[in-house]
Amino acid sequence: MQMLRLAAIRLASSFSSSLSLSWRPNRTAKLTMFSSDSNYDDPSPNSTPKSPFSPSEFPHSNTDHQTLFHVLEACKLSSNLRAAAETHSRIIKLGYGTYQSLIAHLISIYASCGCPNLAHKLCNEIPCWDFDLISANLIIATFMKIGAIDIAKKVFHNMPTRDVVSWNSMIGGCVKNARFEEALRIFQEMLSLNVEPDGFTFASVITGCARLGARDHAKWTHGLMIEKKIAINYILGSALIDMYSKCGKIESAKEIFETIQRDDVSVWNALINGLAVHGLALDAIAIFSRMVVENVSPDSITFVGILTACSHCGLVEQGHKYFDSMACYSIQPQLEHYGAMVDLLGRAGCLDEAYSIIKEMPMEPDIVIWRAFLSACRTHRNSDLGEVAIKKIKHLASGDYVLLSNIYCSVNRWDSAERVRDTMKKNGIRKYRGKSWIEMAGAIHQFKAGDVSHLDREAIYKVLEGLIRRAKMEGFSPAVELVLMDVSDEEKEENLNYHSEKLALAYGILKTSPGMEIQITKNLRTCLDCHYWMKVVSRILNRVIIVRDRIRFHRFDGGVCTCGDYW
DNA sequence: AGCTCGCGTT
Repeated sequence: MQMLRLAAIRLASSFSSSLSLSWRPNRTAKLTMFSSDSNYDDPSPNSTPKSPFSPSEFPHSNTDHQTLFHVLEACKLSSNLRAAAETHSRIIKLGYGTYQSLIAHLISIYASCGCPNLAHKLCNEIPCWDFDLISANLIIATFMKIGAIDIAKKVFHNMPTRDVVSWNSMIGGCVKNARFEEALRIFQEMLSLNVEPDGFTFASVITGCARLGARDHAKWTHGLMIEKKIAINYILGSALIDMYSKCGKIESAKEIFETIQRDDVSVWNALINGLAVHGLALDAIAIFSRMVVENVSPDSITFVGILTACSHCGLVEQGHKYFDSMACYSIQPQLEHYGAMVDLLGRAGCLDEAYSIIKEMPMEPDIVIWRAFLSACRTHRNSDLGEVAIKKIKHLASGDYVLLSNIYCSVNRWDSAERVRDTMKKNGIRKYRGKSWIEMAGAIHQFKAGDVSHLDREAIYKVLEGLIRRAKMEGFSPAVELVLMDVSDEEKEENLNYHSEKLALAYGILKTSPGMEIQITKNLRTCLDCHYWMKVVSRILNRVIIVRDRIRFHRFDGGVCTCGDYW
């Protein structure tokens, strides 16, 4: 059987290289017929032969379903959609169409080969949703992977019995789809039904806490993990380090790092990245040196972390040094390393040098690189290069328009800024609303800009108005040039005043006693105006305010921020 | 028999 499996993999692989390229998605309709049609001739009459299996190679009437399973496994390993479709028709022909596990694997292959429609169709063709346990688990994970959360949920809810893998697939799936709170809810439900969580469960839950930046949840989850005596492998170790870093507890992250086994590079990467988001570039560099001493080879992700750390602190020289040193570790710089360099140079104001890197890099720059460059053009008010960048971004998103408009505003090109706004209006693109959230008494409270949906909204706005008044008395003036709206200055100011992080902060102040630290998480970059405001508020209230934005931590204390206004 | 987990550039 092992021989057959290897042969199948070889076969499928050999065809994946030659045939998958000729595969056209518009044959989809034809393909789906296989599930109800016993004809397994070549589905694409235009292309030449083409069955991946010659009659002598593909076992016929004596083929058992286990063999088919191995063939499907090979198709999956080699991403060979063509061979999978062929095998699908064989499955029908041989009368195995009712074998759930085979169908479940087909669904999984279609989904992972970029044919979600086929996966859906096949799923709908199944008369009743009574998959066996393992097939159902596979289907849940498959649909979660392609973002079809509702289908995954439907399968989960229809299961007569569930095991820990079913729960893990749901929790992990929610985290993958950025539904962190839902993941935590499902975890709670799992516990209340006395299903024993395992290491897989905790890896996902920990990631959910990390992404939420939910300190209380994080600590509680870690405690439970210890109580359950879950062994910490390198995956859980790096997840824990990442969780504490992203929850603002870099000291706890370091503590975990010192107490666990450190023979895997990902544990080091997690800490280096953690130090990077805290703006502790020199510490990140120290960890890098230590890993070399301890004989752990850095990988491509290590360098992404080190370059990011340099970028956030403006360490241009060091960044160059580490980028150049990659060759010593036989690591070829990838797109993301060039991206990090463009970001590093761009932030530091070396726009021409950043542009040279883009022009000279051996691969095609992607949208991430152009966005980093565009963002640097905004920071350093260079509309000419900003226009170069914007032309390279094919499908402009809301944030790109905002950046471009801000660039024009910053160099007083009001007409151009207005043109951008008109284009946005014409294309129905709305300014993306920022979101911030704060954890209070174990619950997550989320705010959007100008949000009035919170139960305590009146008290929140009252606190906010009071803070705004006091900040102004301290000489704070709003950065109205940042607002993308053709309205009066007064209205612009209103807009800035109700940015989501300000609402979240007001709620934090409302619900905590004086002197307590307040931590807020935000989905976008924090704006210049909010950053300035947070500094002032930290001074007048004599409080530590921590804001985690999309890329890093800002710790405001006594009127200064740990980022040193460089971010 | 098969199914579930982490760290990365804007």
